Amino acid sequence: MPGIDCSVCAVRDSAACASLRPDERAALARLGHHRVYERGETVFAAGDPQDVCATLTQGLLKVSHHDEQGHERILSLVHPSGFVGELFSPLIRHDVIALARSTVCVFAWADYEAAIEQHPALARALLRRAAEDLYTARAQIALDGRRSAAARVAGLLLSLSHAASPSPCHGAVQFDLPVNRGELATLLGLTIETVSRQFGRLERDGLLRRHGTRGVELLDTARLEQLAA
Amino acid sequence: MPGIDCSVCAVRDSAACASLRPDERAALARLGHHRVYERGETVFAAGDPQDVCATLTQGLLKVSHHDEQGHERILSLVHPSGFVGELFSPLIRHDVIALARSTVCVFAWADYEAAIEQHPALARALLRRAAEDLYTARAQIALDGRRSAAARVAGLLLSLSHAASPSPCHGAVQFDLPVNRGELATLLGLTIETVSRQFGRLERDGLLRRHGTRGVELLDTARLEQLAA
DNA sequence: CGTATGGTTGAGGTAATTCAACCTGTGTGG
DNA sequence: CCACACAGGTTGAATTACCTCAACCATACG
Repeated sequence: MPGIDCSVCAVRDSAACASLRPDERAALARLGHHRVYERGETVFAAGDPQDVCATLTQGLLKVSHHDEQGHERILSLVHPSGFVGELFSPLIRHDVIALARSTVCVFAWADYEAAIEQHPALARALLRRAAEDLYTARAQIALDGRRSAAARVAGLLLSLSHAASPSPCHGAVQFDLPVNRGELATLLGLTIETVSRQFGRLERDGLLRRHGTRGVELLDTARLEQLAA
Repeated sequence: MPGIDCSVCAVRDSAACASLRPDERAALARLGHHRVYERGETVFAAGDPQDVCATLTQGLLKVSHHDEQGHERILSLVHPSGFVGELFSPLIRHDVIALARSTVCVFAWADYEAAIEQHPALARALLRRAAEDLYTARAQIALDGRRSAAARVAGLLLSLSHAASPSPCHGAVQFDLPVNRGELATLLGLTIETVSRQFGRLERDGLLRRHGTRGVELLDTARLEQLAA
């Protein structure tokens, strides 16, 4: 059942397609369709031909890489209004997997590409998004190199706190981690045990309070930022 | 002395502006100018207002981040035909510094932005480049996490070998490293000593031969790739 | 009640860092 | 021409931090 009703879309003002005029968007919407993925389901698999792309409207996705030994590394989290899909490569390069029940707005790449050609504003919106993703990826690189486990965990907590907050300028004080310990570990390039120990340490040092396994409350963001430096 | 002669430009077929028609490009060229930076000179500094952007025509740049302790992390190398400049942020986010004598083709961001608006092909070319940069950054993240020093050094050698080769499909066997040991270290998130030891080990194991401090000859790319896995 | 999944905690091993000394080539000044 | 300083690079010994392996705990679910 193709066709999408944008008027009820949660990300209608923030996704790339928000750059289109209502009638232009409506025309694009007729070419797309919604799809729901349960936690753990694969949205795109590395190596597949690149023939679709999508905007995430609800939920959470991960972009991840599996090395030859089967170890996974999460390269990026995709939040609602994020765009997924290879832009110019014939093959999908990384797996995209749902971390929570997620709804995506899917388009055939050919249709989307035509829309990009036809609507320069859409190309610019995607460019803006790609630039933002690039910045995020580089922030991750900066977080990774020569940094202690404590710094990485602190940095990730702060970034998740911002992602969990509705406001762009300050992060949420109390929120639920969107992922389990194992996923935190592959996101940080650490082991589950190390992450767990760091959480214990942060709680013991009074920077953090845990509410169950997923809930966290940041008690001293200043010191967290100092740690993450 | 503004104005650039694109007909003698080394990257006229590969840079983003190659997507423009000759007359369109000529119009853009009249708004830009060349600038040469010596090794160590800063092209853009983090925190500066974002008012210019540039295409690298010759040489090598690094994009790097300095943390509070002054430790540097190289986030990316920029090779000729690469584009540098913040696309949509009012502030420059990372330092851009010349690693070798470099020539860049500089534009006021306002002029370039106008060109993007006017020429959709330019926006698409930049989008393509941003997507490529994003992929490179994510490859770096994949290389970083939970990987041994040997794997990182091997991975970097292979990637530098490809960058040094004129052909896109296979890397150079013998080439000069574009950076010194310290820069290799900050590129990899390791210490100078560790990088040095890894080079020694690779040579001892017959994967590599060193010619002076910068020259390297890859003797067994298959095993290097295996190491980097 | 038993099992599975996710999480925490502990002991021991290992790889990279730190600190330090030493080497090598280059340029400078006596 | 030699002495010297200096920067970049290598090598060694000791330390540290994370990983590995293993046991144990908590919660959810059939």
